[in-house]
Amino acid sequence: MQVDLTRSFREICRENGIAVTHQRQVLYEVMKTMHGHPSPEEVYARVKKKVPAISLATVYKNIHLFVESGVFSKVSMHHGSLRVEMNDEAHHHMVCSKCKAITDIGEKELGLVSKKDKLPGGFLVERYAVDVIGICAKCQ
Amino acid sequence: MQVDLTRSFREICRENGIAVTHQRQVLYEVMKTMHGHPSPEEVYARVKKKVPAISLATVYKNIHLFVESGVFSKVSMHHGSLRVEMNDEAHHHMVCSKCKAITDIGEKELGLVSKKDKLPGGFLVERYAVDVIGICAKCQ
DNA sequence: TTACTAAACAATAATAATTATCATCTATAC
DNA sequence: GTATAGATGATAATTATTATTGTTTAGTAA
Repeated sequence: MQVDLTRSFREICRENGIAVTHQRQVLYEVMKTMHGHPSPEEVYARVKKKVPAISLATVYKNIHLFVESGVFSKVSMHHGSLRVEMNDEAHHHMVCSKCKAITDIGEKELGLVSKKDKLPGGFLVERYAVDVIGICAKCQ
Repeated sequence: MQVDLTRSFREICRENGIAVTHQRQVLYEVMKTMHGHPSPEEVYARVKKKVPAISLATVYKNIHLFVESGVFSKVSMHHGSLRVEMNDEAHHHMVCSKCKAITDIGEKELGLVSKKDKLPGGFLVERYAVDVIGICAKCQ
């Protein structure tokens, strides 16, 4: 399996024009084993155990690289910083994956269905917040 | 209308146990007129025109206060910092509004419908990312 | 292999976003 | 009006992220 992981990583790199470095490979393999939604710091802490000399900046750069290549993904497409909204109508968001612009879309125009109020794990639903990811008119 | 705004703001404050200060009132009124998804800095810039001595920290504190009281809302319920995920199955997220924990939920378990691929404004849909906001089992 | 070149790395400085601290000041309850 | 808890402004501190730079290394062609 070591071999399989290695090979698939080399393939991913070739497909995306990414150089295969030791740091990158360890980073990839460590991340593969992580579940949930770790922060760069958490990933860094784990990778550091295997490659003590690695720099946090390297972790950041390669996480970005993996995300851009579609190997892994970001949990949120939104701006990193706080944004408020005053729109009090029920609505959702269209997020442009190129320019990152966020536009409101009314609940009705979106037209989703469903409405369970209890989900697996005993999660009690308050509301749904939908991000429609795509390309805005300007960026097409 | 000045009067109406003022009165409704006093009511909101009374309902939420918030003291009515000049800064807060101006902040509220300015934010009411802002559309889109402004950052605290953008709000600060506008409020500063009316209350030049206001501090950015005051803007931050009161935005948080308004958000906690449900007067306005945050665009994203997620952590402020970058999070990655390695889960490559189609899934969405359950976000606990108390502890902010994010849990994955499979596309099928969630069971939403809809599937327009063109939305108002000529937005071209790539995919939907749903956040189910609610209370996790632990926090109930 | 060897040598070359572009890219990657580590260390760390710099920047951006947010929060904490603390000395006044003020709204509210009495 | 007065007391006091809470609010404010100035700014230091913290956290998250990005940029810079000198050094090392991967990829590649001879």
